[in-house]
Amino acid sequence: MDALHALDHRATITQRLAVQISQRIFAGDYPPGGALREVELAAHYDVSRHVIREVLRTLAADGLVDYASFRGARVPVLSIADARDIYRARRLVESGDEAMSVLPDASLIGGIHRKFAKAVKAADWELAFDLDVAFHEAIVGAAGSARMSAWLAGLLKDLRLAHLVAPSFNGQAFIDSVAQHGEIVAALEANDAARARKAMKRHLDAAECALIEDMARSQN
Amino acid sequence: MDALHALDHRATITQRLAVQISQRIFAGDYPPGGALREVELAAHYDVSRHVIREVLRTLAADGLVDYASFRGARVPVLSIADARDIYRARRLVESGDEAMSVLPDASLIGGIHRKFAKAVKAADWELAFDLDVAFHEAIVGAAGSARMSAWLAGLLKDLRLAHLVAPSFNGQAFIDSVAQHGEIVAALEANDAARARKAMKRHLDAAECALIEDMARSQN
DNA sequence: GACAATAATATTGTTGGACAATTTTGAGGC
DNA sequence: GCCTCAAAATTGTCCAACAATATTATTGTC
Repeated sequence: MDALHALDHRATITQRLAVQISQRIFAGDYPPGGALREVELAAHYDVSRHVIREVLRTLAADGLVDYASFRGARVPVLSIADARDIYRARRLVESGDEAMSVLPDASLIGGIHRKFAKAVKAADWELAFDLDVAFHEAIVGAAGSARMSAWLAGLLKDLRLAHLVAPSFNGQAFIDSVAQHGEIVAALEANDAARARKAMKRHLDAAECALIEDMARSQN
Repeated sequence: MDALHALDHRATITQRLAVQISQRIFAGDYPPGGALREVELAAHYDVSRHVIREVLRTLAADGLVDYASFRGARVPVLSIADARDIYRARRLVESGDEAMSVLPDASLIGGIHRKFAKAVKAADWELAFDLDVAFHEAIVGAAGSARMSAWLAGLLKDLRLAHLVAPSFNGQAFIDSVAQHGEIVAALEANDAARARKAMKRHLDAAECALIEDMARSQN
């Protein structure tokens, strides 16, 4: 679950820091729009500035920070337009006519779904977010396309950045998601790909709507 | 056309080198499977090792090199499975039911097509490749989705890597492409998105087939 | 001669300090 | 208040060194 723990202890400092800093970005410790200064980070993590620079370059290539020459790195501030773009892309890869052409294993997806429902019931949003990601990645992953999976993973990272600018996240979207995920699981258990696609599309539309409302509220 | 020239002369050494080295990779100067050693590159480009390291990290995040701890960077060797995966993804974003939902400007696409045809006629494969990329990026770009465009750009970069392992590239695929592109342009001029999608799908299928035959031949 | 263990070498990972190039900040002057 | 220009802060790049790891060569043994 926690990528930090999953990382081999023999991993290099740079790798560990890249994971750690990206997690802190997602946690909101480095707020959107805020700058990440090299000397500051180097002092805080007790490493050389070179290491920080390499980490920041990695994060920049992943889209987790914006990088400009002589201006340094800052956490991107995603706009509502970005959120729409993300969901447009998600609909393409998750509910397009190519989606679920290889039907995912219903029991696997169902298992993740049950854990997700439990986390939501316990109001453990941290865990819920991870399981939500796992749910969608497992469905797309069934197609067996490394590039589609990688693209989805990138989109979901972007989505986390978008959620950072939506301050009043109250978990209602997750609560709604439980039922929507349930419909997808039911369709998969019935081996009905078309129905699953439609359920997925409804789910994505609803999630997009909730996010955008949230983001719009934050701009007033 | 040439990204190197497009780069502001005030750009940082690291940025220029990232462009330069990636171009040399695409040109086959650093062959697939070959290692990129830091000291060697640093000496050759007369820069510090740190610069090379940052460049390599950037390229790694872009998928242009594989990176492993203490083992360094090497140019990836794409497999036939990779090629299939790339075209599967391309079909999704270029000829899926979402594709060309915003109809591209036929005159713009047609203009690129004419230049492409001219380059192919002149057997300038270097230029032809760039114009081929421009053709497809312009069509997808019309949708106005930054993430779809970025994904396609990444897929086309991957495709260049795949072509590196297909040694006997003789330009026949480009010659065939001219007619196939022409059909797409014709459909766009007729404002017939469905026809354009079908023509695009046929084009991608043909290009995939040609590439895979080429790659298969190289493995004997 | 083939094979495993070990030593030597090559390569990457990380550090520290230094200085140049550029941007940002701040202080006057109008 | 706005512009100009110096001062400060920040990033870009270099050098030299050493530690950690991987690769290669060299043994020694059967």
